Amino acid sequence: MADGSDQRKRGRKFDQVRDGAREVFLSAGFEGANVDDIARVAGVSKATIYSYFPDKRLMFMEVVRFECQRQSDSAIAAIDMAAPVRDLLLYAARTMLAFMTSDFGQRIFRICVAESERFPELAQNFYDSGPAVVRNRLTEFFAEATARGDLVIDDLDLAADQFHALCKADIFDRMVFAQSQTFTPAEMTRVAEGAVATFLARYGAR
Amino acid sequence: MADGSDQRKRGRKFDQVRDGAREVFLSAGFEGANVDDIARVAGVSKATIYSYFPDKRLMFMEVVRFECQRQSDSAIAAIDMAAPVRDLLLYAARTMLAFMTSDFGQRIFRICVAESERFPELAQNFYDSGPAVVRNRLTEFFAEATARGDLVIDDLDLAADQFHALCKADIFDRMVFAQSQTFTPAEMTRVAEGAVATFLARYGAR
DNA sequence: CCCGAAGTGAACCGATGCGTTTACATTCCG
DNA sequence: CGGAATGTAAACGCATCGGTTCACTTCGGG
Repeated sequence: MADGSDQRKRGRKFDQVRDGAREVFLSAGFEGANVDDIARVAGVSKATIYSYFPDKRLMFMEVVRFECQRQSDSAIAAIDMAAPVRDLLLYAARTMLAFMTSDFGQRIFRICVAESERFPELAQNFYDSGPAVVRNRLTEFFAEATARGDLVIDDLDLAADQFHALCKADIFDRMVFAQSQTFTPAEMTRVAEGAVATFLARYGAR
Repeated sequence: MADGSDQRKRGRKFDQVRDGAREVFLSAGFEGANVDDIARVAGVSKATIYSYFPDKRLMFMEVVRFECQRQSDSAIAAIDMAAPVRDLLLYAARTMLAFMTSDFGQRIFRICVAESERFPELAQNFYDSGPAVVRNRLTEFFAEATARGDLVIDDLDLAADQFHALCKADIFDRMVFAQSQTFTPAEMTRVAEGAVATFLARYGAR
Protein backbone atom coordinates (compact mmCIF):
# COMPACT_ATOMS: atom_id res chain seq x y z
CA MET A 1 0.00 0.00 0.00
CA ALA A 2 1.17 3.51 0.74
CA ASP A 3 1.92 5.59 -2.33
CA GLY A 4 2.59 3.02 -4.96
CA SER A 5 6.37 2.64 -4.98
CA ASP A 6 7.41 2.54 -1.36
CA GLN A 7 8.87 6.03 -1.52
CA ARG A 8 7.62 7.00 1.91
CA LYS A 9 9.48 10.13 2.91
CA ARG A 10 12.31 9.55 0.49
CA GLY A 11 13.03 12.47 -1.76
CA ARG A 12 13.72 12.19 -5.45
CA LYS A 13 17.41 11.47 -4.99
CA PHE A 14 17.23 8.66 -2.50
CA ASP A 15 18.38 6.01 -4.96
CA GLN A 16 21.28 8.16 -6.14
CA VAL A 17 22.45 8.49 -2.56
CA ARG A 18 22.14 4.81 -1.80
CA ASP A 19 23.93 3.83 -4.99
CA GLY A 20 26.75 6.28 -4.36
CA ALA A 21 27.07 5.07 -0.79
CA ARG A 22 27.11 1.49 -2.03
CA GLU A 23 29.96 2.21 -4.38
CA VAL A 24 32.09 4.06 -1.86
CA PHE A 25 31.42 1.72 1.07
CA LEU A 26 32.07 -1.33 -1.04
CA SER A 27 35.41 -0.11 -2.24
CA ALA A 28 36.66 1.61 0.91
CA GLY A 29 34.90 -0.08 3.82
CA PHE A 30 33.03 1.73 6.53
CA GLU A 31 35.85 3.57 8.21
CA GLY A 32 37.64 4.28 4.94
CA ALA A 33 34.56 5.76 3.30
CA ASN A 34 34.32 9.52 3.47
CA VAL A 35 30.93 11.19 3.50
CA ASP A 36 32.08 14.00 1.23
CA ASP A 37 33.21 11.38 -1.27
CA ILE A 38 29.84 9.69 -1.08
CA ALA A 39 28.16 13.02 -1.76
CA ARG A 40 30.43 13.64 -4.73
CA VAL A 41 30.01 10.14 -6.17
CA ALA A 42 26.26 10.29 -5.63
CA GLY A 43 26.14 13.71 -7.32
CA VAL A 44 24.33 15.18 -4.37
CA SER A 45 25.01 17.67 -1.60
CA LYS A 46 26.02 16.51 1.85
CA ALA A 47 22.96 18.19 3.33
CA THR A 48 20.77 16.00 1.15
CA ILE A 49 22.48 12.90 2.48
CA TYR A 50 21.86 13.98 6.03
CA SER A 51 18.23 14.69 5.25
CA TYR A 52 17.84 10.99 4.45
CA PHE A 53 20.06 9.41 7.06
CA PRO A 54 20.70 10.53 10.62
CA ASP A 55 24.30 9.40 10.44
CA LYS A 56 26.94 7.50 8.52
CA ARG A 57 26.37 4.32 10.46
CA LEU A 58 22.70 4.05 9.60
CA MET A 59 23.45 4.90 6.01
CA PHE A 60 25.87 1.99 5.94
CA MET A 61 23.31 -0.34 7.46
CA GLU A 62 20.73 0.63 4.87
CA VAL A 63 23.20 -0.07 2.07
CA VAL A 64 23.99 -3.47 3.52
CA ARG A 65 20.33 -4.29 4.12
CA PHE A 66 19.46 -3.38 0.56
CA GLU A 67 22.37 -5.33 -0.85
CA CYS A 68 21.42 -8.42 1.16
CA GLN A 69 17.88 -8.06 -0.13
CA ARG A 70 19.13 -7.91 -3.70
CA GLN A 71 21.31 -10.92 -3.17
CA SER A 72 18.51 -12.79 -1.46
CA ASP A 73 16.21 -12.16 -4.40
CA SER A 74 18.68 -13.46 -6.93
CA ALA A 75 20.10 -16.31 -4.88
CA ILE A 76 16.98 -18.39 -5.38
CA ALA A 77 18.75 -19.77 -8.38
CA ALA A 78 16.99 -22.96 -9.28
CA ILE A 79 18.81 -26.19 -8.63
CA ASP A 80 17.43 -28.94 -10.78
CA MET A 81 16.80 -31.66 -8.24
CA ALA A 82 16.48 -34.26 -10.95
CA ALA A 83 19.77 -33.54 -12.72
CA PRO A 84 22.57 -36.11 -12.66
CA VAL A 85 24.60 -35.70 -9.51
CA ARG A 86 27.90 -34.99 -11.20
CA ASP A 87 26.42 -32.33 -13.47
CA LEU A 88 24.69 -30.61 -10.63
CA LEU A 89 27.80 -30.59 -8.47
CA LEU A 90 29.90 -29.15 -11.24
CA TYR A 91 27.32 -26.47 -11.86
CA ALA A 92 27.15 -25.62 -8.18
CA ALA A 93 30.94 -25.52 -7.92
CA ARG A 94 31.21 -23.16 -10.86
CA THR A 95 28.49 -20.93 -9.48
CA MET A 96 30.13 -20.64 -6.09
CA LEU A 97 33.52 -20.00 -7.63
CA ALA A 98 32.10 -17.37 -9.93
CA PHE A 99 30.54 -15.49 -7.05
CA MET A 100 33.54 -15.84 -4.77
CA THR A 101 35.96 -14.50 -7.35
CA SER A 102 33.66 -11.74 -8.58
CA ASP A 103 34.48 -8.17 -7.72
CA PHE A 104 31.40 -7.90 -5.55
CA GLY A 105 32.07 -11.21 -3.81
CA GLN A 106 35.61 -10.21 -2.93
CA ARG A 107 34.65 -6.77 -1.70
CA ILE A 108 31.72 -7.88 0.41
CA PHE A 109 33.82 -10.61 1.99
CA ARG A 110 36.52 -8.13 2.90
CA ILE A 111 33.97 -5.80 4.44
CA CYS A 112 32.36 -8.60 6.45
CA VAL A 113 35.72 -9.50 7.95
CA ALA A 114 36.94 -5.96 8.48
CA GLU A 115 33.78 -4.56 10.05
CA SER A 116 32.80 -7.58 12.08
CA GLU A 117 33.59 -5.79 15.32
CA ARG A 118 31.67 -2.64 14.52
CA PHE A 119 28.72 -4.43 12.88
CA PRO A 120 28.37 -7.87 14.42
CA GLU A 121 25.23 -8.84 12.50
CA LEU A 122 26.53 -7.68 9.15
CA ALA A 123 28.35 -10.88 8.26
CA GLN A 124 25.52 -13.05 9.57
CA ASN A 125 22.88 -11.13 7.59
CA PHE A 126 24.95 -11.30 4.45
CA TYR A 127 25.58 -15.01 4.90
CA ASP A 128 21.93 -15.78 5.59
CA SER A 129 20.75 -13.82 2.59
CA GLY A 130 22.92 -15.67 0.08
CA PRO A 131 25.43 -18.38 0.86
CA ALA A 132 23.13 -20.00 3.42
CA VAL A 133 20.35 -20.24 0.85
CA VAL A 134 22.63 -22.10 -1.53
CA ARG A 135 23.97 -24.29 1.22
CA ASN A 136 20.50 -25.28 2.37
CA ARG A 137 19.44 -26.04 -1.16
CA LEU A 138 22.51 -28.21 -1.55
CA THR A 139 21.87 -30.04 1.71
CA GLU A 140 18.35 -30.68 0.57
CA PHE A 141 19.62 -32.08 -2.71
CA PHE A 142 22.10 -34.30 -0.88
CA ALA A 143 19.27 -35.69 1.24
CA GLU A 144 17.21 -36.58 -1.81
CA ALA A 145 20.17 -38.02 -3.69
CA THR A 146 21.02 -40.10 -0.64
CA ALA A 147 17.44 -41.32 -0.44
CA ARG A 148 17.61 -42.24 -4.13
CA GLY A 149 20.88 -44.07 -3.53
CA ASP A 150 22.91 -41.78 -5.77
CA LEU A 151 24.95 -40.54 -2.84
CA VAL A 152 25.97 -42.12 0.45
CA ILE A 153 26.14 -39.41 3.11
CA ASP A 154 25.88 -39.82 6.84
CA ASP A 155 26.52 -36.22 7.93
CA LEU A 156 24.65 -34.04 5.43
CA ASP A 157 25.77 -30.73 6.92
CA LEU A 158 29.40 -31.69 6.99
CA ALA A 159 29.17 -32.90 3.41
CA ALA A 160 27.73 -29.57 2.28
CA ASP A 161 30.44 -27.67 4.13
CA GLN A 162 33.14 -29.90 2.72
CA PHE A 163 31.90 -29.37 -0.80
CA HIS A 164 31.85 -25.65 -0.29
CA ALA A 165 35.34 -25.78 1.21
CA LEU A 166 36.68 -27.88 -1.66
CA CYS A 167 35.46 -25.28 -4.12
CA LYS A 168 37.62 -22.68 -2.41
CA ALA A 169 40.80 -24.75 -2.46
CA ASP A 170 43.81 -22.87 -3.80
CA ILE A 171 41.71 -19.95 -5.07
CA PHE A 172 40.80 -18.61 -1.66
CA ASP A 173 44.30 -18.45 -0.24
CA ARG A 174 45.57 -16.80 -3.38
CA MET A 175 42.86 -14.19 -3.09
CA VAL A 176 43.48 -13.43 0.55
CA PHE A 177 47.22 -13.85 0.84
CA ALA A 178 48.54 -13.13 -2.62
CA GLN A 179 46.01 -10.47 -3.57
CA SER A 180 45.20 -12.22 -6.81
CA GLN A 181 42.02 -10.70 -8.12
CA THR A 182 41.46 -12.53 -11.35
CA PHE A 183 41.54 -16.18 -12.22
CA THR A 184 41.56 -17.83 -15.60
CA PRO A 185 38.76 -20.17 -16.64
CA ALA A 186 41.34 -22.95 -16.67
CA GLU A 187 42.26 -22.32 -13.04
CA MET A 188 38.64 -22.35 -12.00
CA THR A 189 37.88 -25.47 -13.99
CA ARG A 190 40.79 -27.28 -12.36
CA VAL A 191 39.51 -26.45 -8.89
CA ALA A 192 35.83 -27.10 -9.67
CA GLU A 193 36.48 -30.46 -11.28
CA GLY A 194 38.90 -31.39 -8.53
CA ALA A 195 36.27 -30.55 -5.93
CA VAL A 196 33.64 -32.70 -7.63
CA ALA A 197 36.04 -35.60 -8.05
CA THR A 198 37.11 -35.57 -4.42
CA PHE A 199 33.56 -35.13 -3.19
CA LEU A 200 32.29 -38.03 -5.28
CA ALA A 201 35.20 -40.24 -4.25
CA ARG A 202 33.95 -39.96 -0.71
CA TYR A 203 30.18 -39.72 -1.13
CA GLY A 204 29.42 -41.18 -4.55
CA ALA A 205 27.51 -44.44 -4.68
CA ARG A 206 29.80 -47.28 -5.77
CA MET B 1 79.57 -8.29 16.58
CA ALA B 2 77.73 -5.27 17.87
CA ASP B 3 77.06 -5.12 21.57
CA GLY B 4 76.12 -8.64 22.43
CA SER B 5 72.34 -8.72 22.15
CA ASP B 6 71.47 -6.90 18.98
CA GLN B 7 70.23 -3.87 20.88
CA ARG B 8 71.69 -1.45 18.38
CA LYS B 9 70.26 1.94 19.19
CA ARG B 10 67.23 0.54 20.96
CA GLY B 11 66.74 1.98 24.42
CA ARG B 12 65.80 -0.06 27.45
CA LYS B 13 62.10 -0.01 26.71
CA PHE B 14 62.12 -1.16 23.11
CA ASP B 15 60.56 -4.53 23.89
CA GLN B 16 57.87 -2.95 26.03
CA VAL B 17 56.91 -0.71 23.13
CA ARG B 18 56.86 -3.52 20.60
CA ASP B 19 54.82 -5.77 22.88
CA GLY B 20 52.33 -3.01 23.63
CA ALA B 21 52.03 -2.22 19.94
CA ARG B 22 51.56 -5.88 19.17
CA GLU B 23 48.70 -6.13 21.63
CA VAL B 24 46.90 -3.02 20.43
CA PHE B 25 47.44 -3.61 16.71
CA LEU B 26 46.37 -7.22 16.98
CA SER B 27 43.12 -6.38 18.69
CA ALA B 28 42.23 -3.16 16.89
CA GLY B 29 43.92 -3.36 13.50
CA PHE B 30 46.10 -0.64 12.06
CA GLU B 31 43.56 2.11 11.60
CA GLY B 32 41.72 1.26 14.79
CA ALA B 33 44.86 1.33 16.90
CA ASN B 34 45.50 4.60 18.66
CA VAL B 35 49.05 5.66 19.44
CA ASP B 36 48.09 7.05 22.83
CA ASP B 37 46.58 3.66 23.65
CA ILE B 38 49.77 1.93 22.58
CA ALA B 39 51.76 4.24 24.83
CA ARG B 40 49.43 3.52 27.73
CA VAL B 41 49.41 -0.24 27.20
CA ALA B 42 53.17 -0.28 26.76
CA GLY B 43 53.58 1.76 29.93
CA VAL B 44 55.65 4.32 28.11
CA SER B 45 55.36 7.93 27.01
CA LYS B 46 54.41 8.79 23.47
CA ALA B 47 57.70 10.63 23.03
CA THR B 48 59.52 7.39 23.77
CA ILE B 49 57.58 5.61 21.07
CA TYR B 50 58.50 8.26 18.54
CA SER B 51 62.13 8.02 19.55
CA TYR B 52 62.07 4.42 18.35
CA PHE B 53 59.84 4.64 15.33
CA PRO B 54 59.52 7.47 12.82
CA ASP B 55 55.79 6.85 12.44
CA LYS B 56 52.87 4.56 13.17
CA ARG B 57 53.18 2.76 9.86
CA LEU B 58 56.76 1.66 10.43
CA MET B 59 55.92 0.66 13.96
CA PHE B 60 53.19 -1.58 12.58
CA MET B 61 55.54 -3.09 10.03
CA GLU B 62 58.10 -3.88 12.72
CA VAL B 63 55.44 -5.61 14.79
CA VAL B 64 54.35 -7.68 11.82
CA ARG B 65 57.91 -8.50 10.82
CA PHE B 66 58.71 -9.65 14.33
CA GLU B 67 55.54 -11.69 14.56
CA CYS B 68 56.21 -13.39 11.24
CA GLN B 69 59.71 -14.19 12.44
CA ARG B 70 58.33 -15.74 15.60
CA GLN B 71 55.85 -17.77 13.62
CA SER B 72 58.48 -18.82 11.13
CA ASP B 73 60.71 -20.07 13.94
CA SER B 74 58.01 -22.18 15.49
CA ALA B 75 56.36 -23.39 12.28
CA ILE B 76 59.19 -25.77 11.54
CA ALA B 77 57.15 -28.30 13.44
CA ALA B 78 58.50 -31.68 12.54
CA ILE B 79 56.35 -33.87 10.34
CA ASP B 80 57.32 -37.48 10.71
CA MET B 81 57.72 -38.56 7.12
CA ALA B 82 57.65 -42.20 8.09
CA ALA B 83 54.41 -42.10 10.08
CA PRO B 84 51.33 -43.92 8.78
CA VAL B 85 49.47 -41.71 6.34
CA ARG B 86 46.22 -41.56 8.26
CA ASP B 87 47.93 -40.66 11.53
CA LEU B 88 49.96 -37.94 9.92
CA LEU B 89 46.96 -36.43 8.17
CA LEU B 90 44.95 -36.39 11.36
CA TYR B 91 47.81 -34.75 13.20
CA ALA B 92 48.20 -32.14 10.45
CA ALA B 93 44.47 -31.47 10.42
CA ARG B 94 44.38 -30.94 14.15
CA THR B 95 47.40 -28.67 14.03
CA MET B 96 45.90 -26.49 11.31
CA LEU B 97 42.57 -26.31 13.08
CA ALA B 98 44.22 -25.43 16.36
CA PHE B 99 46.08 -22.54 14.81
CA MET B 100 43.14 -21.31 12.76
CA THR B 101 40.81 -21.21 15.74
CA SER B 102 43.37 -19.76 18.14
CA ASP B 103 43.00 -16.20 19.26
CA PHE B 104 46.16 -15.22 17.45
CA GLY B 105 45.17 -17.06 14.28
CA GLN B 106 41.80 -15.35 14.14
CA ARG B 107 43.20 -11.90 14.83
CA ILE B 108 46.06 -12.11 12.36
CA PHE B 109 43.72 -13.37 9.66
CA ARG B 110 41.36 -10.47 10.23
CA ILE B 111 44.21 -8.00 10.04
CA CYS B 112 45.55 -9.54 6.83
CA VAL B 113 42.18 -9.14 5.18
CA ALA B 114 41.40 -5.70 6.56
CA GLU B 115 44.78 -4.09 5.85
CA SER B 116 45.47 -5.75 2.53
CA GLU B 117 45.02 -2.46 0.70
CA ARG B 118 47.26 -0.44 2.95
CA PHE B 119 49.91 -3.15 3.37
CA PRO B 120 49.92 -5.33 0.29
CA GLU B 121 52.85 -7.51 1.34
CA LEU B 122 51.56 -8.08 4.85
CA ALA B 123 49.34 -11.04 4.00
CA GLN B 124 51.94 -12.55 1.69
CA ASN B 125 54.70 -12.25 4.29
CA PHE B 126 52.50 -13.76 6.95
CA TYR B 127 51.47 -16.61 4.69
CA ASP B 128 55.03 -17.34 3.61
CA SER B 129 56.31 -17.35 7.16
CA GLY B 130 53.85 -19.96 8.40
CA PRO B 131 51.06 -21.55 6.39
CA ALA B 132 53.25 -21.89 3.30
CA VAL B 133 55.88 -23.76 5.30
CA VAL B 134 53.32 -26.28 6.46
CA ARG B 135 51.82 -26.56 2.99
CA ASN B 136 55.20 -27.24 1.40
CA ARG B 137 56.01 -29.82 4.01
CA LEU B 138 52.70 -31.50 3.31
CA THR B 139 53.25 -31.46 -0.44
CA GLU B 140 56.64 -33.02 0.09
CA PHE B 141 55.08 -35.74 2.22
CA PHE B 142 52.41 -36.39 -0.40
CA ALA B 143 55.12 -36.83 -3.02
CA GLU B 144 56.96 -39.38 -0.93
CA ALA B 145 53.78 -41.22 0.02
CA THR B 146 52.79 -41.33 -3.62
CA ALA B 147 56.22 -42.70 -4.53
CA ARG B 148 55.80 -45.34 -1.84
CA GLY B 149 52.37 -46.21 -3.19
CA ASP B 150 50.54 -45.16 -0.02
CA LEU B 151 48.76 -42.35 -1.84
CA VAL B 152 47.68 -41.88 -5.44
CA ILE B 153 47.94 -38.20 -6.33
CA ASP B 154 48.28 -36.66 -9.75
CA ASP B 155 48.11 -32.97 -8.83
CA LEU B 156 50.13 -32.62 -5.62
CA ASP B 157 49.49 -28.92 -5.15
CA LEU B 158 45.76 -29.25 -5.60
CA ALA B 159 45.72 -32.15 -3.16
CA ALA B 160 47.52 -30.07 -0.53
CA ASP B 161 45.12 -27.18 -1.05
CA GLN B 162 42.12 -29.48 -0.89
CA PHE B 163 43.29 -30.99 2.35
CA HIS B 164 43.81 -27.57 3.82
CA ALA B 165 40.38 -26.49 2.58
CA LEU B 166 38.71 -29.59 4.01
CA CYS B 167 40.16 -28.79 7.41
CA LYS B 168 38.39 -25.45 7.36
CA ALA B 169 34.96 -26.86 6.44
CA ASP B 170 32.17 -25.57 8.65
CA ILE B 171 34.56 -24.00 11.17
CA PHE B 172 35.74 -21.23 8.90
CA ASP B 173 32.32 -19.94 7.89
CA ARG B 174 31.16 -20.00 11.47
CA MET B 175 34.17 -17.96 12.48
CA VAL B 176 33.77 -15.38 9.76
CA PHE B 177 30.01 -15.13 9.43
CA ALA B 178 28.67 -16.13 12.81
CA GLN B 179 31.48 -14.66 14.89
CA SER B 180 31.95 -17.91 16.74
CA GLN B 181 35.24 -17.67 18.55
CA THR B 182 35.46 -20.95 20.37
CA PHE B 183 34.93 -24.50 19.23
CA THR B 184 34.61 -27.62 21.28
CA PRO B 185 37.06 -30.48 20.89
CA ALA B 186 34.17 -32.56 19.56
CA GLU B 187 33.47 -30.03 16.81
CA MET B 188 37.07 -29.95 15.79
CA THR B 189 37.39 -33.72 15.86
CA ARG B 190 34.34 -34.08 13.64
CA VAL B 191 35.83 -31.74 11.04
CA ALA B 192 39.37 -33.14 11.26
CA GLU B 193 38.27 -36.74 10.92
CA GLY B 194 35.86 -35.83 8.18
CA ALA B 195 38.65 -34.10 6.30
CA VAL B 196 40.94 -37.10 6.56
CA ALA B 197 38.18 -39.50 5.52
CA THR B 198 37.26 -37.48 2.45
CA PHE B 199 40.87 -36.91 1.50
CA LEU B 200 41.72 -40.60 1.76
CA ALA B 201 38.60 -41.59 -0.15
CA ARG B 202 39.99 -39.68 -3.08
CA TYR B 203 43.73 -40.15 -2.72
CA GLY B 204 44.22 -43.22 -0.56
CA ALA B 205 45.69 -46.32 -2.21
CA ARG B 206 43.02 -49.00 -2.62
C1' DC C 1 78.82 11.18 42.92
C1' DC C 2 78.20 13.17 38.35
C1' DC C 3 76.89 13.71 33.89
C1' DG C 4 74.90 12.38 29.70
C1' DA C 5 71.51 9.45 27.81
C1' DA C 6 66.92 7.84 28.10
C1' DG C 7 62.35 8.61 29.41
C1' DT C 8 58.25 11.51 31.05
C1' DG C 9 53.98 14.15 30.77
C1' DA C 10 51.47 17.50 29.09
C1' DA C 11 50.59 20.86 26.04
C1' DC C 12 50.30 21.86 21.39
C1' DC C 13 49.78 21.73 16.02
C1' DG C 14 47.62 20.50 11.84
C1' DA C 15 44.91 17.53 9.25
C1' DT C 16 40.93 14.91 8.68
C1' DG C 17 36.26 13.92 8.85
C1' DC C 18 31.41 13.81 10.76
C1' DG C 19 27.56 16.37 11.16
C1' DT C 20 25.16 21.24 11.22
C1' DT C 21 23.75 25.53 9.61
C1' DT C 22 22.47 29.12 6.58
C1' DA C 23 21.28 31.60 2.64
C1' DC C 24 19.93 30.49 -1.81
C1' DA C 25 18.19 27.67 -6.00
C1' DT C 26 15.26 24.24 -8.15
C1' DT C 27 11.44 21.30 -8.68
C1' DC C 28 6.90 19.80 -8.14
C1' DC C 29 2.08 20.35 -8.08
C1' DG C 30 -2.39 22.46 -7.34
C1' DC D 1 1.60 31.36 -11.41
C1' DG D 2 2.92 30.67 -6.64
C1' DG D 3 4.20 28.53 -2.63
C1' DA D 4 5.91 24.51 -0.29
C1' DA D 5 9.03 20.83 -0.47
C1' DT D 6 13.35 19.42 -1.89
C1' DG D 7 18.06 20.16 -2.96
C1' DT D 8 22.63 23.07 -3.20
C1' DA D 9 27.02 25.07 -1.87
C1' DA D 10 30.04 26.42 1.28
C1' DA D 11 31.32 27.52 5.52
C1' DC D 12 31.63 26.18 10.27
C1' DG D 13 31.96 23.67 14.98
C1' DC D 14 33.97 20.10 17.05
C1' DA D 15 36.18 15.85 18.12
C1' DT D 16 39.85 12.62 17.04
C1' DC D 17 44.30 11.43 16.15
C1' DG D 18 49.16 11.41 14.38
C1' DG D 19 53.14 13.61 15.38
C1' DT D 20 56.16 17.43 17.78
C1' DT D 21 58.09 20.14 21.42
C1' DC D 22 59.85 21.26 25.78
C1' DA D 23 60.92 21.59 30.50
C1' DC D 24 61.79 18.29 33.71
C1' DT D 25 63.03 13.65 35.96
C1' DT D 26 65.19 9.10 36.21
C1' DC D 27 68.68 5.86 35.21
C1' DG D 28 73.10 3.89 34.81
C1' DG D 29 78.05 3.59 33.93
C1' DG D 30 82.64 5.58 34.92
